[in-house]
Amino acid sequence: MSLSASFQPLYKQVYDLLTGRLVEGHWKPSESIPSEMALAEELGVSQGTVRKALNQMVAENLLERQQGKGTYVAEHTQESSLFRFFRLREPHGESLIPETQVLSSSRRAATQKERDQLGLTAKVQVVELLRLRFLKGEPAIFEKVIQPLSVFPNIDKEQVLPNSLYTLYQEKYGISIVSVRDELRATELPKAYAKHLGLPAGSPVLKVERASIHIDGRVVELSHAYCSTKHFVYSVQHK
Amino acid sequence: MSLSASFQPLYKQVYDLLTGRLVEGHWKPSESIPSEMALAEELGVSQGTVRKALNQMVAENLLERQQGKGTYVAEHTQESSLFRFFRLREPHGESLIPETQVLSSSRRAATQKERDQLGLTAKVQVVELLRLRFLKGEPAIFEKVIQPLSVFPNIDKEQVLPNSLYTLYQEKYGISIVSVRDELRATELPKAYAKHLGLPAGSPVLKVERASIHIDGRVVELSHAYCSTKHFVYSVQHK
DNA sequence: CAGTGGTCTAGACCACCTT
DNA sequence: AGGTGGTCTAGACCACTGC
Repeated sequence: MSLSASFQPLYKQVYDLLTGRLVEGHWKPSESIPSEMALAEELGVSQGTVRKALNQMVAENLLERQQGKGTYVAEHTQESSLFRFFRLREPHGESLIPETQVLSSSRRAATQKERDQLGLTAKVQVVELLRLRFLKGEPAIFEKVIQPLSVFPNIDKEQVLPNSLYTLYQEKYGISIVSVRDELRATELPKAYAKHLGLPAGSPVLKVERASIHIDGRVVELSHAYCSTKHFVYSVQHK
Repeated sequence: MSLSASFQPLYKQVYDLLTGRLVEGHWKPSESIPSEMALAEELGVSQGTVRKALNQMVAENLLERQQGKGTYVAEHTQESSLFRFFRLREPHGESLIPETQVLSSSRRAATQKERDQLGLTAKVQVVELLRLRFLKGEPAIFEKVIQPLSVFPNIDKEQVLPNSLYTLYQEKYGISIVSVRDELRATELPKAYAKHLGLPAGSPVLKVERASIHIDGRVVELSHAYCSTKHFVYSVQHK
């Protein structure tokens, strides 16, 4: 196979090709992919070039490598997924695992704003999922999740939803969330959500609007979360 | 024989050594460091090993490399520094550059909590700097900055403070902020700060508590910021 | 033009895992 | 023992910079 007739460095072409295979579901999560030597031979490049592409994909959480074993497609286990994207902690504390209670789930047409954010032009149906999440037994987050049915067919027919939706997305719908974009505001707790969080209406709460991004770059899920920061904080480290 | 727990790959040893030189100020910001070949010869390792160490340092924003020119110590210009750590934007918008007005500056003893966060045991003096920051002409952030005088001697005697303090830290005090840890809460705007932000006391505001971390890993500065999220949002992308 | 970093290759040896 | 990824080396060629 010849890769040499282009502007991009070889390792980048290899990266694109392998990432493309991931996007197409050529390899499934937790499966091992071919060894460096095998890929190098197939693509007609050196082992070092394949390695550079693979290591970049590891850095982007697309792959995991284990010495002596092989290279695996990164899997969203409940723990890894929650640990990676769930930012609410105790002040100066370790990561917390939330418990989740589903409040309701319904279909409706996407709003114009949602269609814009999801990059959808057609009039499309979405599922609106309401959940309440608990930290250390206390209700801490009231969450509205928007899932386009074009991406997640019949997701509202799921019998049980896992604590981490991303696990479900990956296992049942072939959607791997590789990054999320959060926008945070302080706002007054809407009256309708007050009793769920056990706070007075109008209390200051942290509103987190999230866009979740699939490996192919599409925004495939939106969520709006109202977080009580009475006992917990949204924690980030910028490097 | 089994390798001891202290075994480190060569490139990691090179990384540690070069990072140590940066910490000690052996090379100053914006200066070029020796070429790959020169370092390889000096340290008795191959060029590839030096390159791996250098590239890791580039990934951590410690160095910048330019083909054909050389490798330079990363510099906190006002633009790069603000762009990197300043998170308030317009919704779905690009990065904004804040303007800054100093309100007051005073010395006092550090509180117990501040000593804990700064990793200082002795009774130490700090400067408490109050600033008001504007976005697009509107007051948006009321900020309290805590600077230990042991790290920044006589910083309260500075005639003018730049828009980005990190530039000053690096140029005058040899302190390079490589990462920051933020904890975010929603809270009611304290009465004392209300008039500065032009909002009613008790309005929900985003409180950002930040610890700024020097290249050697020490927390060298604290700040507490009250942000109006009426027109702006705190924006993060997690990968 | 010489010097720099960027890419690519080929091969060696090591550490780890499975069989 | 054989295969995997991890480290390290040496050398080639390319692209860019500055003189």
